[in-house]
Amino acid sequence: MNRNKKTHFSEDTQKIARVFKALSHPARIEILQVLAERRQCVCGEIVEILPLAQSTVSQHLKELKEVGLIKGEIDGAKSCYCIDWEVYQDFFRSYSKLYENMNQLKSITSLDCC
Amino acid sequence: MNRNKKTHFSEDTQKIARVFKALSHPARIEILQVLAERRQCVCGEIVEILPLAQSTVSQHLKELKEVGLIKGEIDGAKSCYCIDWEVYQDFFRSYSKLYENMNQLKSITSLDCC
DNA sequence: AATAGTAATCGTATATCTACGATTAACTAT
DNA sequence: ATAGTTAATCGTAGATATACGATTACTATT
Repeated sequence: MNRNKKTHFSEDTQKIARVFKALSHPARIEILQVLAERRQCVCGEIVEILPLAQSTVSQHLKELKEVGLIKGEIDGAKSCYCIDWEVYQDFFRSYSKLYENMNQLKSITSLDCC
Repeated sequence: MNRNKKTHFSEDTQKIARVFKALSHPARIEILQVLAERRQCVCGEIVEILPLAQSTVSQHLKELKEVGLIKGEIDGAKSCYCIDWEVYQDFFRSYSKLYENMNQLKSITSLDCC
């Protein structure tokens, strides 16, 4: 079972769902917050802050990188990460739009429910 | 392994992550959109629209209900669902706030990265 | 009362996620 | 050259997620 059915939905919906998934773990939200505060961070700094092992943090960073929310650059032996604001802003805008569209539909119908 | 570490993060962060998780599947995003368009829906209507079995849709509805984004009412043999706009609005606002705070930090630092 | 319809729940298979330690590869410092 | 640092990747255990069919509990209809 579990033949994946995600592809049956629109590409837009899939895309936004993938970003939500990247944001669906507290560690990854925290990583983004740390990166916003410090503008950039080497992997080891994040490991120090989070209550997780180095390999686990690396994995979370990879997931954020895969959806494009952060970008990483090798800097000697270290690996420096920062938020890709263009991507993050794009996502936030398209989600806001989705939300506003839904919210508008609400307003033109009556208030009582079910 | 996998002794859950989610509790090591702030309650606010955990809460927002839980909602993101509820939104992290295209089927659940689509359910919300359908509910916004039609204001309310009986389970069977959603099953007709989505490319998923009845039991699977029920499961997705349960997840949305558990984080409070939708509420359901038994209406005879049927089960009627609608968005809980107060909850959804609350979530959207707290996420917007989180995003804006992050975005502000960005602006006061220099633009180049890594 | 018997039958049909509705939706939640159970059981289950498979896939994915989360966590870690160990290993590896590459750079840095001695 | 050698030893130490750094971070990605591998392997893996256990937890969750996703999907479905079957069952169950109710309501509605005949």
